[in-house]
Amino acid sequence: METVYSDMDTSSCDYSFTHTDDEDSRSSLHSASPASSCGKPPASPVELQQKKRRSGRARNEATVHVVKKNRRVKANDRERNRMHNLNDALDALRSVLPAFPDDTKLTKIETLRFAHNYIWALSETIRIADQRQSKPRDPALLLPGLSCMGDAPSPGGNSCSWPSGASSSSSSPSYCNSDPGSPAAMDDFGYLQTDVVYSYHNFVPSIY
DNA sequence: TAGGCCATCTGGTCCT
DNA sequence: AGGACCAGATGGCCTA
Repeated sequence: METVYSDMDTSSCDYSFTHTDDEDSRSSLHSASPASSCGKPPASPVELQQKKRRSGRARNEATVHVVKKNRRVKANDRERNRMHNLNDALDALRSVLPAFPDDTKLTKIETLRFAHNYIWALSETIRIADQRQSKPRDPALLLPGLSCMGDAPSPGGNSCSWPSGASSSSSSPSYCNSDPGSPAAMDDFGYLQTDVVYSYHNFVPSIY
């Protein structure tokens, strides 16, 4: 969507620009060049002088207006590029997140929440692995409720739930609210094959 | 048709 | 002064 500034053309004699205080402060009668002759000749030298002043002022205001417009256009361009960069970064983030089987593109907010939970889950995996290495065969190290691949329902009845308070060094994601109506109802799709099996159930529900 | 998502424009504010 | 960042407004597109 491109906004067209129809009043950018300053070749016309008619400078019908909106006037602002800012423009007023920048206006100068002295720096203005003589107006071009696009009307009837003035009747007297005084009128000619006044006309010159008015025309010069109008031209100056027009110049200021054009400068402002150019600045705005440049700012719009920068803002557009900035948002494009932001979207590129989001695409890059999507590319490293587990993809949906049907190639559904996550929305921006979904991508951010998904990434947040995904990072949390990965860090939990590392943490558990580390603890297992230091304390092998300790069943207490299994995160309750994190194994939710269908045959391991959580105590709460939800097909999946984040282990709140599972660790003192980690906190469950803020967006962890299992919703049976969410895309979590899709088929299981495991990812991280560790003792704790992660699936879409682990991440996707908390997006919403 | 309503609602969600998105791109873009815009003006304000902060920073260099 | 100019650029970056931000939030609000607006309009288009898509889907249920």
